Amino acid sequence: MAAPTTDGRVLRGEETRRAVLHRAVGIASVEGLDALSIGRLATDLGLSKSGVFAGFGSKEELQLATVRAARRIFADAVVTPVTDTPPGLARARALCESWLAYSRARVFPGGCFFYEVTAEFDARPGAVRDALAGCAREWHDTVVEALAQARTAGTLRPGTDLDDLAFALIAVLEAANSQAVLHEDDVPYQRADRLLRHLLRAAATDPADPALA
Amino acid sequence: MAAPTTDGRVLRGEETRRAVLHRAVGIASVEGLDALSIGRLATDLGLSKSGVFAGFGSKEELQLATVRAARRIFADAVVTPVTDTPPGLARARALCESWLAYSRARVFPGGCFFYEVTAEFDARPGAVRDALAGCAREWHDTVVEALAQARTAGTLRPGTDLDDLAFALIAVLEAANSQAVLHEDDVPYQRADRLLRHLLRAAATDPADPALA
DNA sequence: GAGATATTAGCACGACCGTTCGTGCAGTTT
DNA sequence: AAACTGCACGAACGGTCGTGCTAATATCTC
Repeated sequence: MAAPTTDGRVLRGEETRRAVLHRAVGIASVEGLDALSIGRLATDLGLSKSGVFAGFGSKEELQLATVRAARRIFADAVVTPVTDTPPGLARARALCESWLAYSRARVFPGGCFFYEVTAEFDARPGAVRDALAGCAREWHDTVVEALAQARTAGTLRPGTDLDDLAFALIAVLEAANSQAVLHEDDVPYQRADRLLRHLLRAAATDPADPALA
Repeated sequence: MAAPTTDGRVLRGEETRRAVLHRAVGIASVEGLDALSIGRLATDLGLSKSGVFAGFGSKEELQLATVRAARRIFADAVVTPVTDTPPGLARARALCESWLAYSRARVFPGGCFFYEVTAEFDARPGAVRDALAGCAREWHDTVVEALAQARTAGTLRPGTDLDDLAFALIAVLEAANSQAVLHEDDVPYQRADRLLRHLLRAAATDPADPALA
């Protein structure tokens, strides 16, 4: 089952798909998934339009593949690095800081890929919207789980509403990304950093917890 | 100077422009300013493509006019209604509630026009981005001013960082809009309402202020 | 080697894009 | 009544879009 293919032909195909998607996530993070055009990708990468098209089968499938590729990049850049951090308040904080670093470093050239693309598709029913809604829920759950671990560890007050807190944290992160990109300004990130600590401290068992320094 | 034109020809022209922009803000709030096409607007409104084009001169000018039209609608729907409320904490709260009502009522069919369109253009330098940055700043300043009045009135603690607080409030509002539209769910609005009160209470001189009931 | 198979190229299609042009028509001015 | 102004129209322009075909080109199996 699912033998790791060694067929050179399909390996070559996967390689071009990878190259196409790399370019695609970059374009989409700046101009949106609608601005992805098969012809443009082909020209940029020195491929034929039909070649790119054949690799995905349809425009919508290209968009969905782009979302999946972005999801992987996001997970690697934001979530994976904090698995080192011990569960608890420290990890919750680290997760948020990791997100800020991801936005700040322009892992995607247009800032957060999902901010750009979700705003584009949130009011348009369809497979793309559904995929993005799944990603949003997944990220929300990741934050909630980190907070739940902190509560279990006793570093977060028992009465805390985790969903509300996660909502607030994510709201601050996205606002920082949005304003920083729009105004080409670093201040929003600093504001977000302060507010993050403020929000977590307000819910912490020990307001002087070193994880909130 | 600036005599209110009575020329029937230009009045007719302004009327069609108005009709076009009404449709345009609706489309843009759902699909973005790039999805505005002159041909589509013409077909939808039973006009000729060249007629619509002539009314604006270029695609970009149409986009800019659409942003201006949306700005007016936003001001009328969100800012104007709260001028009744006496300045102070109550007005700051009312301003936020007014925004939530504006998003909830789908004054623009796709949720907040500026959320959709700012995400689309925030990483694309140009006249449209500049116009949107101006709107964002204007809205931010409106919130800060409401908070400043509250501080002057003594209902907000003197040490409060108004910019940080405004940032947090706006972050919560936008997150509510985003999630509510994406998941077709009312809960984000309720969450935002709770968090708004929480944030304002934390900065209030009197945490039991009736304006935060 | 030959033959099967998967990826890429070349080309053509219909549709729509923003834009330009010449024209007609309604309203204003003289 | 004649001359002028401003809006909207229809037709056409060169481009780009997504998407089908059919061939050519690698790579695998035998």
